[in-house]
Amino acid sequence: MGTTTKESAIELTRLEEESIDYFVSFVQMFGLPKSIGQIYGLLFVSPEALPMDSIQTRLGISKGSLSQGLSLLKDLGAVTSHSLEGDRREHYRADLQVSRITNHFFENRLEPRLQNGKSRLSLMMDLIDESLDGFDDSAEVRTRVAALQKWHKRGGSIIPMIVKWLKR
Amino acid sequence: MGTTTKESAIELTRLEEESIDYFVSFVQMFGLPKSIGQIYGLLFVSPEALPMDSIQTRLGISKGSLSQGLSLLKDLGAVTSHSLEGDRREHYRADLQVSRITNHFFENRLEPRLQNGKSRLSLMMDLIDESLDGFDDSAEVRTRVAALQKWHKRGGSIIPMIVKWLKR
DNA sequence: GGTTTTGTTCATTTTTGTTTGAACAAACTT
DNA sequence: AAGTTTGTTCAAACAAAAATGAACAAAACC
Repeated sequence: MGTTTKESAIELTRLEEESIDYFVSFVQMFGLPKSIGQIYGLLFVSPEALPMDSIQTRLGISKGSLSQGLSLLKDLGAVTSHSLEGDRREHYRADLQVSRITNHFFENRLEPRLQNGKSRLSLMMDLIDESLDGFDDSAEVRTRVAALQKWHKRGGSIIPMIVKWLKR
Repeated sequence: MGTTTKESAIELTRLEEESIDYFVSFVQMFGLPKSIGQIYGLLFVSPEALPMDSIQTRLGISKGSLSQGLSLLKDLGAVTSHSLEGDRREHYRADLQVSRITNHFFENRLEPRLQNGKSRLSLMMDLIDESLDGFDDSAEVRTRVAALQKWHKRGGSIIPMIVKWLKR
């Protein structure tokens, strides 16, 4: 049940600590801020939905971080909010679908850059072809870029598969 | 062939610029510093191996960054160094295997954390089981952690597949 | 309508990560 | 062996990202 300490912070249970650590490490793999992991980690092992102020005192993070973090997690679909009878505050609950977080990584971080990269590679090919500056080894470079193009295409095609695999 | 400008920096060809941009964006997907992408991008479209000082003037980055960057790229196996006849300087060439960079991400960033996560999840299970604090909904939490454990295992098993797919 | 509670926004601060360059070391040159 | 070239290391400067908290808005309560 967690023991009370100091005036402002409430001690976390051992389980909560582990969960938080787990998810902090998890979200950091995907370049998300620590606070996201803390919030999700706490909610993940809370059977009841929690209101913001309670999350704040448990984690000891600022209202600002919390608000932003929850809003991102809601956008991802990793957290849902619920209004409880006779309580003005919104209550937040973790959605089990952890893959929402990984999807965010694939879809927002990887996909757009791969897309952008694709057109850039075409351009590179064009540049090689139109530069007839008697380049002896322009062929070598051409081969390289062609190989990259192939690899790039392959990488692009594997991502949807990974995403599908991780969901469900 | 690139036109000369100012005294210290040599203008990059259009192709070099594109390649550099491409790889900067690429390495940033995996949380590597920009300089790594610049170096690799330049080498990728250089038919001949380049010495450090030449890379430095082309990119306009510091000797320190360069040395460190090249050393990381060499560790990854993404760049090889060669000594040329009658030249004291080492010359660096990009290895075509771009996947070395992604492997680094999977093997150094993801794998260890997944490993660490695995034991943390077992611990969480233990903590749930040994806490007999008459918790009505401890079952619910147990279910959640079990689901996570399953998902985690799945994620762990897919990584070697991805790595294999990306190599060659 | 005024007051309180709840939640968001955003300029500032803090933290984290990257780059720089000067000091150093090692290897080659004469 | 003294001087020169080449490359590394690491403390300090700088830049980028995240967290803070005070000011603000919106809704609920009386």
